[in-house]
Formats: sequence, structure tokens, C-alpha cells
Amino acid sequence: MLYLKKYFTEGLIQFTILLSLLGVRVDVDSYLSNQLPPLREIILGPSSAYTQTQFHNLRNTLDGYGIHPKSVDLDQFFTTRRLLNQVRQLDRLSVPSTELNAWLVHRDSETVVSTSSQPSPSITLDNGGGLEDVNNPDATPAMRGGSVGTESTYNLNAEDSSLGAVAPEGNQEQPGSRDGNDDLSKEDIDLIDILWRQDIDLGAGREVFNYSNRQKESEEEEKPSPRENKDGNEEQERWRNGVNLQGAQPVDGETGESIPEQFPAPVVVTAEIVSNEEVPSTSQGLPLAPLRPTGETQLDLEQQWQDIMAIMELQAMEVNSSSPNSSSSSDSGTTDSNSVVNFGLSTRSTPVNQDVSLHQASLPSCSQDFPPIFYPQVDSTTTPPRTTMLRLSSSNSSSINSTFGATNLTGIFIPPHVNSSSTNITSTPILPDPFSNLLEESMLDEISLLDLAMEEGFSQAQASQLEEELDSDSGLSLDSSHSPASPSSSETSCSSAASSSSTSATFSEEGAVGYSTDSEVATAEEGAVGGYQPGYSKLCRMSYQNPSQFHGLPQLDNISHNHTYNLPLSSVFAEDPELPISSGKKAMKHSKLQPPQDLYDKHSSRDERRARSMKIPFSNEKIINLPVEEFNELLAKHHLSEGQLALIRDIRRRGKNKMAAQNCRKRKLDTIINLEQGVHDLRRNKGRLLKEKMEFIRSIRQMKQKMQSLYQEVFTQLRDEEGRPYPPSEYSLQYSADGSVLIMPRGVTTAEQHRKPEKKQKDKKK
DNA sequence: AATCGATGTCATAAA
DNA sequence: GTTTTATGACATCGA
Repeated sequence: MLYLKKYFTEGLIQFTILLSLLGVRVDVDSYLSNQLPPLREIILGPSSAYTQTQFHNLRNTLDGYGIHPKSVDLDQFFTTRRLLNQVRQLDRLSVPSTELNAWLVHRDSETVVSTSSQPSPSITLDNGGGLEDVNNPDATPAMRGGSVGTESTYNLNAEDSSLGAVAPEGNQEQPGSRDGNDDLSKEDIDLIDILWRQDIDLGAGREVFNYSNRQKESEEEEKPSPRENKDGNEEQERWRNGVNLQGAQPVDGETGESIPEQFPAPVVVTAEIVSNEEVPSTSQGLPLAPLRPTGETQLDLEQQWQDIMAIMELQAMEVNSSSPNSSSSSDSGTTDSNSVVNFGLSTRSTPVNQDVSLHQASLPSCSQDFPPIFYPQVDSTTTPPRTTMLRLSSSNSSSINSTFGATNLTGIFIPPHVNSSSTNITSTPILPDPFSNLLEESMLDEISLLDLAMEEGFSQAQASQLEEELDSDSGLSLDSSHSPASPSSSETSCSSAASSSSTSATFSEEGAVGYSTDSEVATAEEGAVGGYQPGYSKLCRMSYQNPSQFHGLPQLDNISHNHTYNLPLSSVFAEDPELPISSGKKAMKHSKLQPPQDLYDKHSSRDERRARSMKIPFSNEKIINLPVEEFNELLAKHHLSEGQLALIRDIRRRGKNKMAAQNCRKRKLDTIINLEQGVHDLRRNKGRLLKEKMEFIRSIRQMKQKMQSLYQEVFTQLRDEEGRPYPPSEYSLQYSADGSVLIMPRGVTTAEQHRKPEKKQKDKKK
């Protein structure tokens, strides 16, 4: 338990760090997109790579570039945040898996046997193992079967992670290739290598590259392909192909396994460490999959950790309470029937052990709590204990081949000679027995719940399906997660920040250049940039905002402050409006046909034109962004007419309102997204809880069966004064309120039991 | 021509 | 009371 907690805590820390790293990565992407506006398609690749569903692509498209040049900054801001959130979610889902591997491996070096020695290579190792397994037709059926359930999810994740890993790379390659060399030169390859490493550092699995893409990469090395716009798509396609390639193999559902398996990997390691180190390392990655056949792996790490904690608590409870079951079955708890206790423990642990991979980690404590029941049997078999606790034990349990693994317990409890008979008896309908009644009573609702669950269609498979669906949902709302900086706060800081940001002053035309004040710098461009002004200012703002959110991240520094791509555009435009270089479509359109002045006006906002026509001696940016005091000073400095003053105030009002509206919309969108996320989380939670419920119901059923068999065993061993067995048809055992067990003739109600207590004995069997 | 999304603007309330 | 901010509603623009 302690060990687990330690592990848990460390995991949390590592996870946090991982998130930070991923955040960096996202920013890198946004940076790239800023850097290379023309490469939108390619950039969309990365973004889409981070998305899990088409919806996200759509969203990215909507928010991203290529639609409205004007909205670049705001959209970029959103996109960045969205990407960040997406990646954060993704990291929880799949991408981080690799990352987690590495971290966990590092930290657990003292315990981990195989992987600990290789810090970063460990990723490759783990993943390699996963891939091996995936591609290895020799993979055990159990693995296959287990992973099939999660196939689609895995697939999804795999695709995402791979794309996420690749796309940025493609983008980053882009500059290089555009530099004149389309072929994959040595430098390119080196660059790719570096990027790979980078990606790995950022959480993308190296094996992804090594396995599918790298291979193709090398293939393509010979045939230089045009790497321009298509590059990103090609890259993606290749990746998809790579994934599909894996997926093309039988329906074993290995499609996504390779990558996703990285996810359970760390868990596996832990489980291995904790439970059994014997297991070959190659199988480490896979056996876990069967444990979570229903796609539990899709759950957040948080949730899995929660599961762990929950189970730990559960176990603690069980340990603390001497007889959880007896109490639940209306027993007063004073009984000394250990069998009941054992039952409780074993059965309780059963559901946990069955499907929840992470829960395996908690096994040790379980084992300590009730070693005799499971472990002897587990040990007797050479197969790894994890995946098939129940199966193993049931197969081992002597003659009883009942469908429920629980029956194996009877094999333990019941002496051989009794065993057969009890088995027979078990097969006969004994439900009316008192014990059964007791159990029935206490568990009636659960059973009904089970039925309900069944009615709801929550079979295990369906539950997994639900989970998948939910996870895909998560894809939908990936970006939604709470952004680090609230729009409002960031907004306020942004204006001043934007002004102080590097870009600003350069292209002012109307004397704003000289302005060195923070707030004023931003106002520089004024009429010159005209139509772009909003975009520009927003860019400044946003670009500052984003960095402000990631200040803690060193890598971001150079990224976040690089707004230079704005600069050339704006400045050039300011200097020579005729140049059609402007990124905006509007600009393109008009610049070609219209005379400078016209274009000048065209691209100015209405207020800017008005200001110009009114000969306002300073920029609109100044008017809008200056603090009140400075603004008033400014007004006082110049002798302005009433009309000019009115216009200036209008400009200020409108300008501020414009920004306010932008913020408002941004907030609104964020709210929607967050709500989306909330819905998704709740749904996923619901699915998890339902699954949990079913597991418990199942365990209860098993417990009930065990109770029945125990009842039979006890009953068959009872002898009357003359040594004759009590005929089951005439007598039954009844559980009294004080915990004692009575044998009494059938038909005698509990109320009458005191009248004719044939024999009162405590169950001293266990 | 209709539609839609993005954006700007206005009016208004609240801080 | 003034300024700023937030937000709903409407207008406009471009696709």
C-alpha cells in the first residue's frame, strides 16, 4: 500500500511535468503555424493530429488559418489553447503514454528490472515490446482477445499519437525543404532525427517513427518527393497507412495496439514489480490489455489512479472490517466464521483483479490480506497470475468446473470427499436454502441492478463500447479543458503586454513610431495597416497572452516571443501598401486592382478613415489603448475641435468595445467548450461507474455461489445425535440475528426457531 | 439569392 | 459621475 502510494504520488508529479512538456509542444506547433502562415494545410496536419475526431479538425479549421486572415490572432489564440488542451487530453489518453513510460521508468529505477537502466531508450524498449507483440503473430490469444475490445480506441489513439508526432515534424521539415532542397538530404534526415528525439521528449513514441514511418521514410529517401504543401498530408497519410498497415493484419485488432499499449506499459511495469517479476519483459506490454478489455485504458490516468485509490481504500476497508460480507448479509459480525471473511475478500478482489489493469498494482496488498485463497493456486500454475486469476483457479480447483471461478474456493474449503458431493448438491437447485435467502435478500437490489444494467445494454462489451464512444467524445472536446489563463485576466494584461511586445512600433505611419511607451507601441500602425490593424493588434495581444501562460516553460520563450512573421507583413505593407504580400485575402484582392490611397482606405477601418478625414493627429491605437490619464493628456496636448473630440471618444469607445466583444466571444466559446468537456467527463464517469457496478454485481453473484457451496458443505457435514446426516429436504440452516447458525426443519419460520432448535452450532469451519 | 460564420457596432448593465 | 468591461442584439461582410 505504501509502495503504491509512493508510486501514485510520483506518478502525479511526473504527469504534471508531462503536461507541461506537452504544453510546450503545443506552443511549438502554434509557433510554427505563426512562423509559416502559408503552410496552413501542413499545420493543420499537426493540429488534426492532436485531434481525435473529425469534429476537431473542423474546429481547428474553423479556428485555424485559411479561413479568415483577419481572425488570425484570435483564432490562433484559441487554436493554441485548444491544442494545448487537446494535447493535455491526449496525453492522458495516449500520447503521454510513452511519456509516462519514460518517467515512470526513470523514477522506478530502483525497482524496475529491465527498463530502468535505460532512461530515454526505455521508451523504445517499452514500445518496441509493444510493437513486437503487436506484430508478433505468436502473441497469446489472451492478449489478442483482451486487446480486441480496445482495438478501436487504441487505433484512435495510435493514430493520433502518431500523427501528432509526425505532423509537427513535417512542418518543421518544411522550412528546410523550402530552402531549396526537396530531397531528404542527410541534413534532413538528421533534422528528422532531431525532431524525432524532440517528439519523443515531448511524448511521442519513438517506435512510431522507427516502426512504420521510419521504414517508409527510408523508402522515400531514394525517391525525392515534392515536399511542399503536400508534405504534411503525405506525412499524415503515410502515418495512417502505417497504422492501417498494422491494422490490416487480421482482425486481431492489433491496429492500434502498438501505440496504445504504451499506455498500460507503465502500469504493467508496476504490476509486474509488485506482483510478479517473473514475467518476461516482452509480454509486459500486452498482458495488461486483456486485463482491461473494455477499454478501460482509455480512462484518464487520473481515473485510473482514482481507481487505484478506490481499490486501496476498498481493500483497507475490507482489511479493517473483519467480515465485510457477514455484515452485509445481515450478520451481526460477531460470528467467527472466517470463511465468510475469506469469501468477502476473495470475491471482492475478484472484480478488481479481473479487468482493471491498474488494479493489479494493488494486488500485493490483497495477497497479503488473503494469501491462502488465491495464491496457492496461482502458484501451482506456471502461467502468469495476472490475467486469469479466476480462470486459473477454477481450472485448478479439483473437480468443480462450474462456470464461476468462485467455486474453486469450495475446492479449498471442502475436503475432497465432501467436495464431490457438494458439487453435486451445488448443481441441484438449493436456492431456497436459508443462506441463499439471506444472500438473496441482501443482494436482491444488486441483482436487479444487474438486470437493469443488462437492460440498459451495458454488457461488458457494450460498456467498453460506451467507453470508446466516450473517449472519442473526449476527442470532441479535447480542447475544452480549462485553459490556464482565463480570458479576462489574460485580456487585461494583454493589451499592455501586446504593446510591449517586440513587433509593435515598427510600422507605424502616423508618427506612432516614436512611441516607446508600452501601451503606445501597440498603437503604432494606426492607419497604415488599416484593415489589418485588428488582426495585428490581436496578434500582438494573443501572442503575448499565450506566452504569458507558459512562462514557466523555457522552451517557450523563444517561441512565444517570435511574432516576427507579423512584422514583415505589417511593415512592408505600411511602407508599400501596393505589395500584394499581405496574407489577407482582402489585401490580395484589393491591392492588385486599386490605387494605393484607395487601398489605403479600403483597408482602414471605418474609424480610421474617419480619423483620417478628421485629421486626428494620432493613431487610433493610441486613442483606444492609452490609459485614461495619458489619453486625456494627449487630448489636452492637441487643440482639437468638438467634432474631433467626439470622434476620438467614439473611436475609443468602439475600439474598446470591439476588444471587449472579442473577449466576450472568446469566453463564450470557452464556456461552451468547457461544458462540452464536462458533459464528456460525466458521461465517461457514468460509463466507468456502470462498469464498476457490473463488476461488483458479478462478484456478488460469485460470492453468492460460494455461499451456497459453503452452505452445502456445512450442511452435508452436519450429523444428528445418531450420526445421521440431515436430509436437505427436511432441514435447513438458518442464520440468526446474533450471528449463530441454526439447523432447523424446513417450514419452521425464524420466529419458531427457538421452539425447536435441533442443533445450534457456530460455524467453526473457517 | 440564401445562408452562415466572423466581426464590428450599439445599447445597456454592471463593476 | 465617469470609465471600463461584459454581453445581447443587430448589421455587415465575405465565403
